[in-house]
Amino acid sequence: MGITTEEIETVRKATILRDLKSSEFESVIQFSQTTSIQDGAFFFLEGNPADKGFILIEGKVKLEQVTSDGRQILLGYLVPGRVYGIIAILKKVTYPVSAQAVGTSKAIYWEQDTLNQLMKSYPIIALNALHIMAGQIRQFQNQVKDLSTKRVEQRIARAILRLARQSGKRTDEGVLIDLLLSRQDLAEMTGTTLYTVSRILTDWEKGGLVKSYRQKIIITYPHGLVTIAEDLPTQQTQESFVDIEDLCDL
Amino acid sequence: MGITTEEIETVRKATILRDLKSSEFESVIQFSQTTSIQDGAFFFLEGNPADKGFILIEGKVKLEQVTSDGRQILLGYLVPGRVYGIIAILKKVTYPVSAQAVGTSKAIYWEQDTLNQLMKSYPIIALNALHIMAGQIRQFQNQVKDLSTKRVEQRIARAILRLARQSGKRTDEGVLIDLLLSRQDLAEMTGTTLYTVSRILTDWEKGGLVKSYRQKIIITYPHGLVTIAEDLPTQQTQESFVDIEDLCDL
DNA sequence: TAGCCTCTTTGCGCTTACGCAAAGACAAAA
DNA sequence: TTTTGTCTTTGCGTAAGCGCAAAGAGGCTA
Repeated sequence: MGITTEEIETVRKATILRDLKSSEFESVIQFSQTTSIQDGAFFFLEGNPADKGFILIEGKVKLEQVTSDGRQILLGYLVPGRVYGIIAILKKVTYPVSAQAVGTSKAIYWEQDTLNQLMKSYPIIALNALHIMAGQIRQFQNQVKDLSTKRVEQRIARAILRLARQSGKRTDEGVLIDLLLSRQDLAEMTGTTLYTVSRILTDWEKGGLVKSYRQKIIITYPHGLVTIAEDLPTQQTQESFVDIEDLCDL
Repeated sequence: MGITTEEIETVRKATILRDLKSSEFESVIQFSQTTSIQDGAFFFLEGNPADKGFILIEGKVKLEQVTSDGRQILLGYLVPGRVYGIIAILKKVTYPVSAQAVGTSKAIYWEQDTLNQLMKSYPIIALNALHIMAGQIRQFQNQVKDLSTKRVEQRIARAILRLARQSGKRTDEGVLIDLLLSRQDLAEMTGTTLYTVSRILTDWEKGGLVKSYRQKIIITYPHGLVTIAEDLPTQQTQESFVDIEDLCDL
């Protein structure tokens, strides 16, 4: 299975390969393989030996865990260019999450041994891996902070803003999130139930903040969501701007 | 400020220095410095430039964050031998947490530049750092899972069992946790309020699971706590064993 | 177009946990 | 010993969110 020039561009931007010289990059690519899987299939499963590291080049990927009592939690969505399964650079560890395709998805990957070879040849890769992991730690710390201190409505607002930042598309109605994101998914991301998510979205829709459809959400008034996310006093004075820049990192 | 032979032993066991040869270890130690701070003082503050990496050699350390609305969350307790501020191996980043001494505490540390030099000389250190970060990621993922899916009582039980595993001391009454751990601290660790923690501890004490004092808890019936932590049906058939082995990883 | 499956909404009752307020308990200092 | 400060408990009212059940809506297939 090949890889197009355009896809190479996506890979080029991946954090794990940052600061490689062109020739080095070429060489790293030489050692990669690609895989394409269909909607709902898994790149890897939580608990399996971590033997491959991936970069997504097409489609979307959900990272999820299953709790002991069978419930799922959804740790995040990946978009093309993002690295996952990077833990595979370490020997004798297992994937801490499952990676499931949302829509047909394609990825480039390296086997563990290859990764270790490459890391030896190009130590910058190890450093990049450290950066990626540090970022993930920071992200999880924030999530813990949110879950510990924010109320459900805030958490949902923050999750939606995060998704919009990551993969929102500007339309004439507002910022569209089309990740096939169900109420259940949002509930699993924010530690609540699909009922509560549904009720809150309905409220927001009545307030003109969003339009919600089947597995799809359009943010019509981002600033309103930001207000909720940051727990600011509601100020109905502002005009309704549809501006993705409002979706700043909180 | 010096460092005793016994303290060297503690450092020797730190993950970040694992698999170094004796001579290498000696050399690494050569480049370290030590610092001793008193109860309540900070090794570093959240948001400060991360320029030093530490190994605790005496005392205890709390890792904490402050939320935008001024509330604190407590991410964990460190005991001697644990590494913290390891993020300092990366340039231009800030500490994501504050590290506060609980009781007079002593640590060995390296400056960022030194760390980077050492990592270059002994690449195993970078690999160890990756392992440490991977472990932290796993830990935070579990915490997110707990906060998302477990009820408060379960979370408190799990937190106490974790602390007991990490620094519990066997006494004739049971497993003692003496980290100067207030109800408030436990609340900040589990995303609840000091009132709720107090009520739950009182209930447990009535049920003979623990004895609770000022900033101190003794687990008298670990198995009972495990039952709560894992949400198993209560089974009052068992004898009361005081066995730290019951505090297995959940 | 009818049928089916999945996703979503909503009413309702109920549990959990919050959070104020005030009293009680403990430990160190005066 | 008394005082002071901090930590802890507990009563009480309340709010947030859960979760069942049932109905509604959207999209796909035959």
